Amino acid sequence: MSLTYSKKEKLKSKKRIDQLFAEGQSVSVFPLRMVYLPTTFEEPIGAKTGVSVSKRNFKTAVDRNRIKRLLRESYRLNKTRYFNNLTTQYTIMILYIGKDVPTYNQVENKMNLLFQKFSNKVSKA
RNA sequence: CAAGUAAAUCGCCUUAUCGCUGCGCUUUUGCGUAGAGGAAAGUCCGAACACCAUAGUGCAACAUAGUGGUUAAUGGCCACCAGCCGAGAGGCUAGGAAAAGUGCAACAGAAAGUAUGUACAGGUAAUGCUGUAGUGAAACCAGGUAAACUCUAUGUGGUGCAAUGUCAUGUAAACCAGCGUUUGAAGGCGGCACGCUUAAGGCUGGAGGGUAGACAGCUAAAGUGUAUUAGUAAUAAUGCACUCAGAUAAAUGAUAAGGGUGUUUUGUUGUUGUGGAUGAGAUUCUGAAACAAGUUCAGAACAUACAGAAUUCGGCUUAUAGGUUUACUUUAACA
Repeated sequence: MSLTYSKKEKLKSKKRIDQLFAEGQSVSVFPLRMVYLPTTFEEPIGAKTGVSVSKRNFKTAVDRNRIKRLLRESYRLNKTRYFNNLTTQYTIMILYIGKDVPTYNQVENKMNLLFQKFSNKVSKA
């Protein structure tokens, strides 16, 4: 697993997203929240991941784009530390539930905490 | 110089590392190349395109409203006229009709129209019956108001790319054909009526594709740049050159370093004006341990906006740190 984050690893199917929110479990580290569900894919990837920012909290598309880009970037750079050890494939959605536009460092710190919490929970189960 | 008016225009840059989307080449790993805006926004007008009758008729509803031009089209734009505002450059205009009708009208006034008081004068059998005065912009065959109803003229069919078409998967609904029934509902996506058209539910047979899955539509166009010509202008014609985003939980980024630009401030530099000194004057000196405002260089802090394509164009409206350019105006005050 490399530092890339291409189309194959993005969560695009509406069907899968509906299933994820219906059946998935979640962990959160404010202002981030991760919803995940074990899934089997044909492609050899660790997970299919999407990001989301509420339109209610950020009215302009510029702000939403900015946050989503930060989320994707920190996911891309930090996923290898945790997901290379996993044997199960997951469908994941990462939500931003804060109300202010963050800096990259803030997002990266929280993302690492979130991943730790996630892998602890998964390994226990 | 300052204050202002009208236009136009730019709206951060560079490098490194790691990435994203399309296309091309390689072939499984990479390489090359392209990759947001002046408003991409609001979705307010006008079109292209698609489907529903090649879009019908009447009413209703809505829109527009000086004259001429421009355009694919417009309610946009340009020119001119008129009115109003401003000292001016300029700005604004919802600029058709009040002799079709209905309504409305502050203050003053008895009364603003199914009214007629007071004073004086005239007249009658009698009476606001007649005149004058008085209020008011207006006092009765009148006038104002149509960003009041209304009337007139002109225009508008509806729905929007989640349109629409094709393909894959084969469990329903819907669909097609035949039979067959009725007090004849319902559909054709905005309100009514007419007209046109398809015709429910049931039975038999056929055929098939919902779930935003994929592909087309989907980016070569009323295109961009530039020059010339015509025109006061909007704009048009012609020549030359160029090809310039196509994502779909939605690419166009992240980080680091450096540089721009602006504001404030500290130091520095030393200009101009005022003041002071000198002198008959011209002038010269002073510029800090006189005052004010610029300039040069260096440092620091802060700021660097509004905002993200989604079928495509033409406009309008709104948001926008800061910068640049052009044309023009200046009543009063100061020099």
